[in-house]
Formats: sequence, structure tokens, C-alpha cells
Amino acid sequence: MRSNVAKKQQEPKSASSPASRQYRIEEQVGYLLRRAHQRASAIFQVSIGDPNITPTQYSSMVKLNEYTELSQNLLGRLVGMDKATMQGVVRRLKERGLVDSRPDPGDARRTLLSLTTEGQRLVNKLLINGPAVSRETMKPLTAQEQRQLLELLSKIV
Amino acid sequence: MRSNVAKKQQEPKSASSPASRQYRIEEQVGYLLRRAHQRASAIFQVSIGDPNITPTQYSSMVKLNEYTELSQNLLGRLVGMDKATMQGVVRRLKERGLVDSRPDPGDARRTLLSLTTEGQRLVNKLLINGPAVSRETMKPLTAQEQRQLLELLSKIV
DNA sequence: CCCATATCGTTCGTGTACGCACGATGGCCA
DNA sequence: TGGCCATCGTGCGTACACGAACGATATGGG
Repeated sequence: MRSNVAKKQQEPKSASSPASRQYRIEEQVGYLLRRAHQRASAIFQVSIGDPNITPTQYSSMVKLNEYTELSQNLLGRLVGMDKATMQGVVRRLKERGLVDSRPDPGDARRTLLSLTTEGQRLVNKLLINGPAVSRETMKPLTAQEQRQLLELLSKIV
Repeated sequence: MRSNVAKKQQEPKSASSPASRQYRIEEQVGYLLRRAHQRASAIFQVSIGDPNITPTQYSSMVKLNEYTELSQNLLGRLVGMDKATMQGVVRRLKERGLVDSRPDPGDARRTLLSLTTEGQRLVNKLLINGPAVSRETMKPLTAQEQRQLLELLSKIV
């Protein structure tokens, strides 16, 4: 057994705070979002069906599966990723043969991305587990709370 | 002006889906948590008052301000960070002279961490802006929705 | 008392995440 | 038409995030 969080002399300060509501880091949105995101990622990793696919790689592939072909920049906007971040995600997907690219014939600045046959096969397999991942993440909530959470998150994104 | 998201021939597939509710990546918790966390971090960065302090560094310093002295591992548990992640966070705070460390006299495996005088001064300055960061992040929500969101997030962390 | 087991902190490898600067290209308007 | 400005992709630097492996230390049960 470990000692219970902290030794006697290490107890939190500010035991007697005035009427002003004290600031607790555990009650701040940013902190809770970070923790919740960590847990969601962990659940994704064990439940999606392929330990080598990350959440961002998954959402990129899902979007490419919807649109067939997209420029790297547009894909980034659709999945909410910085172009510098997108760069790395796409590079790794290409290295694994899941995504292909070709220059845009109409705009020399752009690269058009698409799923390879293997990429399509993989996404369609992972999509089967997608709902289970979300279900597991929101397991502690009632059905109504789950709807509420999604709605509230949509508003602050 | 940019073309509106996608060209004609690039419209999403599965236009006619059967009665089965289709799977939209934008409606999945994990996806929304990632986006919301991104936005929260961006707001933190511009509103906390020091562009060189990150959210994780901030929460570590706030906890050290509460407990005066903590082992690196315990601090990590209190702020929800992996020990490998904690390592880097602490190293950077020490390099900037905000945190000090000494070996635990009672346990040779542990390192005790504490804020330096400068670290204390900085945290107390940042703590003034803390509430504003949370307020700005939840600005799109009503007061009731804000309470709901915090409660729901607490349940799934 | 000694050894199996656990904890603590470090290091390595991989993967997001983003600001910034860069060169190439494209679009618009004077 | 020529030049200005935006966009696209890349590269670099910094910072979280975590699994895995490691050596040192601590602890409890036989």
C-alpha cells in the first residue's frame, strides 16, 4: 500500500478560504478536456481493432473514404488538423501503403490524396468498431447525458 | 474566396443511406474531445498571460503551489500525467528556474519538487487569469450548460 | 534475513500539435 | 499584363503523450 496521496505536513494550503469560490484546477474546462481526451484516446487504442492506427489517422482515413480524393490542406480542415500536423499524419499513412497521392492536374501547388485498396479495406474494418469506441468512452453516462455531452462539445469546438 | 469545401465531383459518398443511422466522425466523442481540447489550449495560450507557459506546466505549478513539496511521481498522478511526460515537464520548469528539486531524505528513489520564489511569483500572477481562460473557453454556453459540461466531463475522466 | 515484487525516475522511440519561415504557385486588380 | 497577396506543401523547433525497458531502491512475506 501507498501512503494516502500526501503526508500530514504536505496537505493543501489555503484550508480556510474566504467566501470567494476558490480556484481548483480539477474543475477547469481545459484540464477536464485534457483528461477526457486522454481517456478517449486510450479506449480508442485498445478498441478500434488495430493498435497501430491512431485517432487522427483514423479520422483522416474516414474522411478520405467519404470523399475519395482530397487535397492535403482541405483534408486537414475537414478533420481539424494543422497543415504541419497533417503533413506527418499523411506521411505515415503513405509509408504504410494506406494512402496514395498524386499532383493536382489543375493546381500545381496541391497534392491529391486518396485511400489505396488496402486503406479502404482497413477503414471499412475499423468502421465496424467505431461505434463501440464511442459507446465505451461514454459508458459512465446515461443516454440523455450522452446526447447532452455531444451537443455541448459541439458548441465549444 | 475559396471554393466551397469541395468540388462537385468530390461530394461525400453514401448520399442515400438506409434507415441505419450513419456514422459521422464529427459526432463521435473522441473527435469532439480532441477539437475542444485544441481550442481550449489555444485560448489558454493567448489568455493566461505568459506565452511560454503551457497548460500542463501551469497545472503542475498550481499543484505545487497547493502542496509546497511533492515527489515527481505523485505530482504526475495529481495532474493526470504519465511519468515519462512528467519528466519532460519538470525538466523544462527546472531549466527556467521555476521549480527546484532535492532528493527525498526518507526514500532514495524519490525526488521532491517545489516552486522557487520566482515560480511562486509567476503562478500567483497566472492564477489571476485562470478564471478568465475557463470563462472564455465556455463562452458559447449558458451558465447552466457550463455547469452541465463540467459535470459530464468529470464523469468520463 | 533474504528474496520476490513493487515503486521511482530515466531514457528511447513514435506520434500528435502548432508556430514560423520558406519557396513555388495561383488569382486578382490596377 | 505585371505585380501584389493569398494559398499550398515542406522543414524546423518545441512541447505533450505514452509504451517499453532499465537500474536503483524499498518493502513485505516466508
